Amino acid sequence: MAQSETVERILDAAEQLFAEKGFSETSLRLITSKAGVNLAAVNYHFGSKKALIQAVFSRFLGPFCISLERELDRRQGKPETKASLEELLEILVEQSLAVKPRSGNDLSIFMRLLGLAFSQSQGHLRRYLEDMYGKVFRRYMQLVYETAPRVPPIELFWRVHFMLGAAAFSMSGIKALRAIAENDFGVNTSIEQVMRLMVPFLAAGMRAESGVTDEALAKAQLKPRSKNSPLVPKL
Amino acid sequence: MAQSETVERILDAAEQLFAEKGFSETSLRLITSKAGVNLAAVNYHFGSKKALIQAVFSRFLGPFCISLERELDRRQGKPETKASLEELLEILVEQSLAVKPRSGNDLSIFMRLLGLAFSQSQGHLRRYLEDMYGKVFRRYMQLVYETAPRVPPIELFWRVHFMLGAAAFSMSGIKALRAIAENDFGVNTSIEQVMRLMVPFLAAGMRAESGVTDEALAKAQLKPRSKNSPLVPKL
DNA sequence: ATCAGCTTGAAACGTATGTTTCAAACAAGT
DNA sequence: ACTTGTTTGAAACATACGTTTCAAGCTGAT
Repeated sequence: MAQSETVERILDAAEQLFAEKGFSETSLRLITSKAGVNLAAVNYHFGSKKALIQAVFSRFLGPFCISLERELDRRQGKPETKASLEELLEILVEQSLAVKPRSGNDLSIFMRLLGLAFSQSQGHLRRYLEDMYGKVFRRYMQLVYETAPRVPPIELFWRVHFMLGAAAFSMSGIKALRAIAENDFGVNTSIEQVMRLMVPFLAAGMRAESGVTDEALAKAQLKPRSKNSPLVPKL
Repeated sequence: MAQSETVERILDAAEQLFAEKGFSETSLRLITSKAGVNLAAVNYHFGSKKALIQAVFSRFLGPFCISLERELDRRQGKPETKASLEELLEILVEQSLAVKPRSGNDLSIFMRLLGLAFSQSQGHLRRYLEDMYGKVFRRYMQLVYETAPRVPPIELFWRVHFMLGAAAFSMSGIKALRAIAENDFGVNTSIEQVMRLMVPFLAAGMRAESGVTDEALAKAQLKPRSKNSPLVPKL
């Protein structure tokens, strides 16, 4: 089918270019010329540039969240042993690696995109990701919270975002960082290895002795709320 | 002097708008109209938009690095006790807080800018920061490395970037994150408190038991190099 | 073979951007 | 008071962008 051929080519080119240069720095003309399709094809097939950005994310995040949710179901079926933080993080690594080995586009491209999704101020993207994948995200986060019951809730809140940052940042610069590491240490660190190196770092940070010194902070508890918390801050 | 008046107004407006929207999403017209100056003033005083971006950073980073370097000199003068990782991180917090209480522009604005500097792909900015402040940065990093001698060098390399990411990410979204935290927990977390919460998290992560399982990685040692390592990856 | 419905191609549109121009306004030294 | 050098103001310039248009091409069912 020639139809999806064009769509795929656009998605492939867009994914790669977005990862390289960011969203607003990548023009539709650059995408279409790299994809070898007509400029109008983007607006024809996707409607707008914003919709194209969202489509790029959905192509990866859709399958990823489905298999993540399935894995969470599987684990929650046997609740005799609660998952440790390390296990929870490992799940993410496994699912990321499992999802798709699409030709040419390795995992690092998508990891960098995920990093960009957090750091570039594309309001529509954040809203879209929140709507589509917020539920799974919060379910996962709840499990993470339960692995560190001794840390005050508000400190856990901040630590979760420290984790997010460490992951998003490393992943978004992963290509260049790997090159530096190879140059400096003479060994190649695969994406998978980097993700696995991250696990003990993050787990130790989450479990660190509380640094809360302020009385008000120490007493703060999670308040019941009417609305869901956003997946990520609206900048 | 009317001259520096205009320059300051442009810098103030630019700093604030860049932090809100990012660099390429902020037009010179928006900056000049917010600053209440003529559009041409930017190109007249700074030469180009790129130069303006760099100037915004230098206004903060210049004083910051000077006082950081002075502090490092002071500590290295009495080498009887090596600084712990926590102490090293505290130095950064102190110096950040010490630098400037410029009216209206609180620390969070600049922290967000620093985060953006890493995540937005402004090649010129990275090169500029590397040239101007790379030396102090590497001196500081050397001290960090020395606080965790038991962790394999390549793992330390990655962990430093996990740290960077946690800091850059949290700081870049700090405003919105603080709002969420206030909404969810009913307590206000000041920037200073967030930075102090970060210290035990990062220190614990850095000191975590090594997660290196791969033989080649474990054996990897820092190679002597002819050229300096870049401050941060060139994306 | 014909026709309807998608899909493509080339061109244009409207808008926004960074930058330049140049005359007017201003400040300061003589 | 006049001149010189610096700073501002309003306008224009050139370019790049996302989007729209519409005729041509294609595909598959009748």
